[in-house]
Amino acid sequence: MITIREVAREAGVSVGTVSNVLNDPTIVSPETCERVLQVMRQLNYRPSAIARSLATGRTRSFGLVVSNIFNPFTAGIVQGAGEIAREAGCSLLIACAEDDCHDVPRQVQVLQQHWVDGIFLATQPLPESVWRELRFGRTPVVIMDRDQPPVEEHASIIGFDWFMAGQQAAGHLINLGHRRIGFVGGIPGRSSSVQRERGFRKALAGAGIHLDERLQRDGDYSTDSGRRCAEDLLDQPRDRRPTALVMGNDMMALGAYEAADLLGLSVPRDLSITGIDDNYFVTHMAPPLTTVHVPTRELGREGMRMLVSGAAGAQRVSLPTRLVTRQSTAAPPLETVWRDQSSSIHTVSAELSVPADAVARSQGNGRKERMTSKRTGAVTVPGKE
Amino acid sequence: MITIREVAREAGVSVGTVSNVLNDPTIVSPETCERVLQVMRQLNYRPSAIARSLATGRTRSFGLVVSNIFNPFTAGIVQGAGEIAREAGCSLLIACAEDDCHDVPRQVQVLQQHWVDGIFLATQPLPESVWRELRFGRTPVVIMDRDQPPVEEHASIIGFDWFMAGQQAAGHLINLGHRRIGFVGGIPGRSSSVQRERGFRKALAGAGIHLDERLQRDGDYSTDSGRRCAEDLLDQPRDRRPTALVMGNDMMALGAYEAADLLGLSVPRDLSITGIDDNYFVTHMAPPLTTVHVPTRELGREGMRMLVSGAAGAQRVSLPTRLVTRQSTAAPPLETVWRDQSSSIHTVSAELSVPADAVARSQGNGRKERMTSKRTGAVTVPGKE
DNA sequence: TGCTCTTATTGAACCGGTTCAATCCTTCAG
DNA sequence: CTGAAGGATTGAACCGGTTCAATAAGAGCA
Repeated sequence: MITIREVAREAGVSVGTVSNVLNDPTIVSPETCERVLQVMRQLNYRPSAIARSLATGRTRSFGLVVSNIFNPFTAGIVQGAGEIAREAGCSLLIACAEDDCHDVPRQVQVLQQHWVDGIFLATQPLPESVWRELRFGRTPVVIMDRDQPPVEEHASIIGFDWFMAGQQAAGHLINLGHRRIGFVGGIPGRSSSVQRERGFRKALAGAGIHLDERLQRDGDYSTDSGRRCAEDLLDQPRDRRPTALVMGNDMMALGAYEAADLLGLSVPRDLSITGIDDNYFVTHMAPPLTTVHVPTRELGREGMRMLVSGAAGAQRVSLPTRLVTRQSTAAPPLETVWRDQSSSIHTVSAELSVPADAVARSQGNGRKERMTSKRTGAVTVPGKE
Repeated sequence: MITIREVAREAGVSVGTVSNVLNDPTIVSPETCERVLQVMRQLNYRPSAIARSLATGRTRSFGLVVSNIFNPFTAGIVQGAGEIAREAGCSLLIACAEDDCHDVPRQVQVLQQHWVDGIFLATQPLPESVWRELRFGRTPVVIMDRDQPPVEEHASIIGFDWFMAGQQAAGHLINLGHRRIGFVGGIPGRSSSVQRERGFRKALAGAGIHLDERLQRDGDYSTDSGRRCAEDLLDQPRDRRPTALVMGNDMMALGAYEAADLLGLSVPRDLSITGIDDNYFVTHMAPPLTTVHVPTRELGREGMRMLVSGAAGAQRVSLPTRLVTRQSTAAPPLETVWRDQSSSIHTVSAELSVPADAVARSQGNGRKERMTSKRTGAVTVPGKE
């Protein structure tokens, strides 16, 4: 191991000068600088990040705590964070707490013992008991997707606009002409689930569609739960069956495909399906899934940017989502509505003939409360009889 | 920041004693030990990993260099390595070189500046030019899936038995009764691809099936290439079309599903398909994919075990793969063979009525060369006409 | 020549631990 | 009572950098 003293001796200068060459070459005379650099190259000298950290008190390294590296969601964040860290010449310590979130406080402690310059917490939602255990001291912190105002004053919060995600998925289906739209939410009570549902409701309300509670189910973000909930929603007489499903994430959308398959429904001819996440496998689903892209990589980048720039502190950032239209959504099957004369749904089918962009326009023009309440009666009351 | 000196002063002992309490409490008298521990708790003292590393020359941290964290393959390795590091109380520095493998030498250098106790290289195969740039010095190294004997004497190599993987996939199809089996390989020339193909050939030879070169294609491990190659293989008269496909990985198997769909072939009724990797999404494919499980997590664990135990050095470990049978494989469609009287393949169909386990047995009984050559003629010569 | 100002360089203290020879204190055998 | 042995404790040196007051060398000016 070559040290700075050996370089100094070999170059015939003091250690202070060598240190200056490393940190601020401008204050060293060009000749000396060149000579020192040459010796460094010759001896293959590599400054020790450890010693430097001890001396300066800063490590230029950051900690990233995640729950499950296997999750593509997590992978995106890790990638984005890694990119920014690399650009900034910093290193990233990744701590996998796996599914045991009670391990998180210990992981944070270990990172602090490594004197990380900041911590990025991108785990599953943590129970209150774990939060109370966490002591960040004066370490800057960025926390992902935490809804409550944090106790830690100098922590920044970064998250996704799940409200927008729900709104975009539902809005897209409404624009296509759907009126009976089912919704399968994620884990109830979790803020991200609640927001998705609120967005969904907002979109329906904005289009004047009365919300039918019987078309809502709570899943748990797993494929299995998606299949179960979707089966439950679809296994109904045709006039009550939803023509489209907003699934709370892509995995559950996968389950919805399975359910449709089981019931002999063709996607998107008989049933439109949307997801949320835009996982990498959705383009390979048959048909490719229309879903709401959630910019995980961008979240990783933004969160790490806050840390490296030293801007972390009581900020609150929410990243917008984006609808990605693929082949799992289409206009609802008109003929089934026409043929079904017994229900008064033909009033809806008249509406459906309005071009999709007109619907979008009426939706965009602020909320027209009168039309909304009028439509609400027409569309949903028959379903309740 | 509480230091060891403050603890010492507060407890009325010397720094040496405090240090001993941390490292080997047995050599400190119980009373002193207890008093020191109490002061530590009271002051919320956290020893600095940085200072300790500088003093000891060991960091108890390891570097893991990967190419693409998004890859489920990589994620498995990261997870496994993280588990072992955690168990050993070590920390893991993950360096993402992304797709630019020319960044790898720089990443390694950075890790070395952090005095990692060892480096785990789990990247894409690197070109020779990059290898030449790498200088590990005396850092212990474990390298994934490197086929050439490394220049670095003290580096260990860990990899998968890709030969076994190819053999297992083909063997399974043979046991089911398939004789016309297509093969879509990965990137040509890459050792892992070559081994897969060798395993495939070995299985065929072991069962006395003549290899038909026209049933082989080279893909590039992408879904698209899988679709193209599969389409190419399947778009043939029925008597030449393979009844089963061994795809070089799961992504390409996904492409094969698409190709089958396009050509109106039902999996597994008309066509059996196998993959390699056992990615997490394969259980959600329709039908769930029969594939060869590649224990990525175990590789991560084993590689990291070598490093933490200090056993890394000129070892060479190859991990076995394991066939996972799901619903994408079945016995070949007999009736198509029977109906097709013009070819002499009916001699094969007679064979097919032999129970699968009998086939397996005859395969296991060492190679009976006469039968083999006889079968070879019967099965494959007509195809060549 | 003597004085000041600027620029380049020096070297010791410091960061927070570990390590180990030296010292102190008991205990026990002779 | 003395000397040896052994356990507990001490404190200074050390790890490899950074930092900064002090110093040296040179330039400009009267």
